[in-house]
Amino acid sequence: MTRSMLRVAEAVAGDPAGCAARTVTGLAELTGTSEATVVRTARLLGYPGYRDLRLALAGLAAQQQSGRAPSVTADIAVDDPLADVVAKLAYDEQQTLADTAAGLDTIQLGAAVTALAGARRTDIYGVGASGLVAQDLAQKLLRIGLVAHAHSDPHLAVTNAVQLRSGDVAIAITHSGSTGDVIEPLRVAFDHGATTVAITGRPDGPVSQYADHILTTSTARESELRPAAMSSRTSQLLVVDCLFTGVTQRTYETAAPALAASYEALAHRHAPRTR
Amino acid sequence: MTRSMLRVAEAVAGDPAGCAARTVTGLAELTGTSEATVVRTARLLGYPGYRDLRLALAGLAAQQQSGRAPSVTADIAVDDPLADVVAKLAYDEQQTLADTAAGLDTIQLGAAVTALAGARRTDIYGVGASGLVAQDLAQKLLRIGLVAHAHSDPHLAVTNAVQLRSGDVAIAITHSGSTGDVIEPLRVAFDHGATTVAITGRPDGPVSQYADHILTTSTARESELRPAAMSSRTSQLLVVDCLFTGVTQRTYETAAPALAASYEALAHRHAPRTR
DNA sequence: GTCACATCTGAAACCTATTTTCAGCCCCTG
DNA sequence: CAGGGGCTGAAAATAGGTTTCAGATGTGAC
Repeated sequence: MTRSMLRVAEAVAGDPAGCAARTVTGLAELTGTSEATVVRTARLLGYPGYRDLRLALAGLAAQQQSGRAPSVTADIAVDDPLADVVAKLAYDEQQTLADTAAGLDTIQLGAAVTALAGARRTDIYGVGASGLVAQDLAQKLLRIGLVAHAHSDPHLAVTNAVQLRSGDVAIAITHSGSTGDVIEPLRVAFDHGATTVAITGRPDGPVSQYADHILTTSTARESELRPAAMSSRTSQLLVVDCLFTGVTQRTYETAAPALAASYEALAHRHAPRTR
Repeated sequence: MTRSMLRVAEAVAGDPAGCAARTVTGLAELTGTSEATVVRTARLLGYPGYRDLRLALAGLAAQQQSGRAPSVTADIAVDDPLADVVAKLAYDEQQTLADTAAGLDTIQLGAAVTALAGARRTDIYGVGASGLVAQDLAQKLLRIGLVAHAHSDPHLAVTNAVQLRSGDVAIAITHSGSTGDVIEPLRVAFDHGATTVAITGRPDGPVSQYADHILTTSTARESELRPAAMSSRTSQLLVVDCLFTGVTQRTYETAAPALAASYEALAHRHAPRTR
């Protein structure tokens, strides 16, 4: 690529939307080159001519636009109208999901799924907001016929952890990676030979010392009106769903009938619809 | 809009991407009209000419493209590799969030927020997966200094509901809208004069009879490996977050110090980081 | 039924934007 | 520093978009 073509390419890369709004002549003037050079650059970039590059550019610009819906990325303010709050929260959680999915190590996930699928029993530790995630995972695993317990009480968690042995699984869920109340039972489980998994936003935190497999959740920015607990919960739940779905796939023969049975059992607890 | 212009407009609406790839003459031929008509249609649609319409069309096409990432929309199969499972689950939950945000009635939400902000006490009912969402909301409200309790035990829920009176708030969370165990306490609360809120995926279900305000969650498609509980939970949690954030805004004077205090109180429960 | 009017429509002229050509220039090499 | 290869932009050529205008079509009144 030559010097003047580089100038054009830079302009295009730097401001796709702006370039899409210009004609060949306009872009030539902007970059201080000629129409011919602009066309040549377009060819080099893999388009039949400038016209097509421009169309592609317009598409790119539109995508970027939609990516950052106006002001949605901004922090939530105390005086935001409710409609904005809804939009911003939804956008933020979507972002958290995307980050988590992108950052999740499928090797570690696969190892955790394998351990869970073959476990005699599974203990899950989590306190506070993470305690609810732990319960969610336990509920799901129970539904597919596994033996799983969520512990929010650190004392009971430890007393149960000593019962674990090789082949069992212990899962600690902590956003900070340094919640003593869940690290302690995980350590005990680890020492007793159980396979240990940590779901944490800080893979470099103390919890990882005792974790055979580490599943990383995203640590999105937080603020006063957007507590870390909110996005970490979203992130943790996605990991939990992935674990659950993975285990269901792995143990499909037994999981499918178990799921059907639990669905069946709940059916009569729903009152008939009014309309 | 005249007949031949309508033909052009339909072609554009029906296949934006295809039209973006055509020239005026091409589109005129495709629609069996003339260049002049195509240009006139473009003007009518609010563009200075066909050139600009075409650029806009290219943008639109690109957005649609990105919207449906290849195969991610497909159902999760038993033999999907884990990486696909992660992508599909994340995509699906993102979709659920978007749907929920789009379908949430901010008027109803505002009314619920107002009721919560001024409530003497708040009871929240939910069983099963929704029980965890109820607890999540209760945890959040407690953090900003409100009096909130989540009830998963239907008997205790009812016995507590009779204590409610005008100015108090009762919230029922049920995806199906017909879970007797949460409808009953909501009915009792309703009869005792409390302000009642339903968070449900079936606003036409029985639960709505006793709800002053109805917040609708999205009812995304489900399948064997993608239980309804998964997306309904995501949807419910977004609503909960919106409620929480709304109440925090509304009671900022008292909520902010309360949040800070609860953050402070937890700080010493985290062990020092290893690295 | 038919005439007058308004409106729509497309062929062709016109103009703008893009592409191609080509001569000059720069820079590298021997 | 002379020769040559490749880069560059002015200008011609062309493709694509826009405007004009005359004919077609439909509509309502008489």
